[in-house]
Amino acid sequence: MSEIIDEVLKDINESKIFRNREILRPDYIPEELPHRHEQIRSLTRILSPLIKGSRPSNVFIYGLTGTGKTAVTKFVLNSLVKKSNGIQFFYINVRHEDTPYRVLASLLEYLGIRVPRTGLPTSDLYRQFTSILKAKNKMTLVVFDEIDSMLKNHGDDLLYKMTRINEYLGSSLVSIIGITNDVKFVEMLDARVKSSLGEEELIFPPYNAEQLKDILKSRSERAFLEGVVNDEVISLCAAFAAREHGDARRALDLLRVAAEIAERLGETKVKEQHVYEARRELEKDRVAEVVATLPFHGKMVMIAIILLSKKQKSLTTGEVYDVYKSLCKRMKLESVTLRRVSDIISELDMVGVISAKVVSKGRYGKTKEIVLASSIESIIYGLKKEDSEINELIQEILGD
DNA sequence: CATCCACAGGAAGATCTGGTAG
DNA sequence: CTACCAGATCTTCCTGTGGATG
Repeated sequence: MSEIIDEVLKDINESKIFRNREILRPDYIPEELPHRHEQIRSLTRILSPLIKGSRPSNVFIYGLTGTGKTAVTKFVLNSLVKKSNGIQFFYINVRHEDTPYRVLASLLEYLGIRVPRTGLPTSDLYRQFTSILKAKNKMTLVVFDEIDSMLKNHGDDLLYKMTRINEYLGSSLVSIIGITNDVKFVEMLDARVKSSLGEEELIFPPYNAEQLKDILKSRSERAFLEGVVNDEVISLCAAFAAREHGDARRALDLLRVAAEIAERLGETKVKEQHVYEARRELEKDRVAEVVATLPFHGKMVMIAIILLSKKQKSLTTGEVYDVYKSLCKRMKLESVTLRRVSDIISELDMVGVISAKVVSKGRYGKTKEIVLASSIESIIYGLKKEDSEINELIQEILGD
């Protein structure tokens, strides 16, 4: 019997495609970062006071998604920590921990303190954090990645406190590295936070297609078995990603998913058609994911938009609201206000499921011009996930 | 050239959920 | 049990506005 299990496991372990698929994951930090030597040098220079035991300047890092900001930062910090044991660094992705409470909770977790998910006053967490830091008396670097994502909903309160933390501690122990891919973000900051955070600045330019190819090549040598990927496939992935502002993460995702598709089909080579397929799959997954996690009325609005766009190409907020309201009535549910629906539409636009542009129709008012920006199938696929109530409604409406 | 539509979108706060602490 | 906390969602009330139209 057990040989059946061994057989299956053997199949899984011995891929005909991958040597080590981890290398293509977006959070993998390679030891070779092509075309980023300049940035590594600059960041190391800025942080070099650490080695002598003094506090380096706060750093602000700009660059679009997938330009190597996170990889370079982690790479440099890891190397510095190896060279001196008087240093510790905490890396927080603010998109994942997007409230002041959660940021502080994960900082405390780095310090070995388990904090309840909710219930405590935020100020208590902050006090705990500072007092432990003080007791440890160790040079500390705090990295806030995608720092812009908290600012919008929760302001720069925490950021302000963090930049002042050394005054509370009575000794200079903490430096902050802020990473953002939104250039406009800085304008939203309080002037005091801005000047304190921006003591040093570092800019990561996007990669061009050639550079993306180098990156893909250097990774695939170790990620794939020999002869699995050829130049054409790599060029195609690079070209797609270059078109989207030189996003290396995108390029790696494409290559990885294309390879997974090839593997699933039992092939031993990744072909160009797999890359096209990967692009569709990635997009579908992204759309389905954001739609599935929408709040209830967000889903209802989404259905209203789908319904309307079958009749006309472009819709307005008012039209969507009318359809949405009749949908709610049909389900015998309370509807939310127009004001709220207006916000929901803006949120849908921000995640890229729809495109909503503010236009003035002169005498006929000012509104949003709404157009679907993703395939209806992907959206419905996402809507149907994990919500039976919505499921029935879709079944009912699209049944005619 | 002023008017006025159909909303945009800011501000403040209410309500609810899911939690802690004593 | 009561008192309180953070965060998400939503409401109430509000002022602002681009440009076709009369």
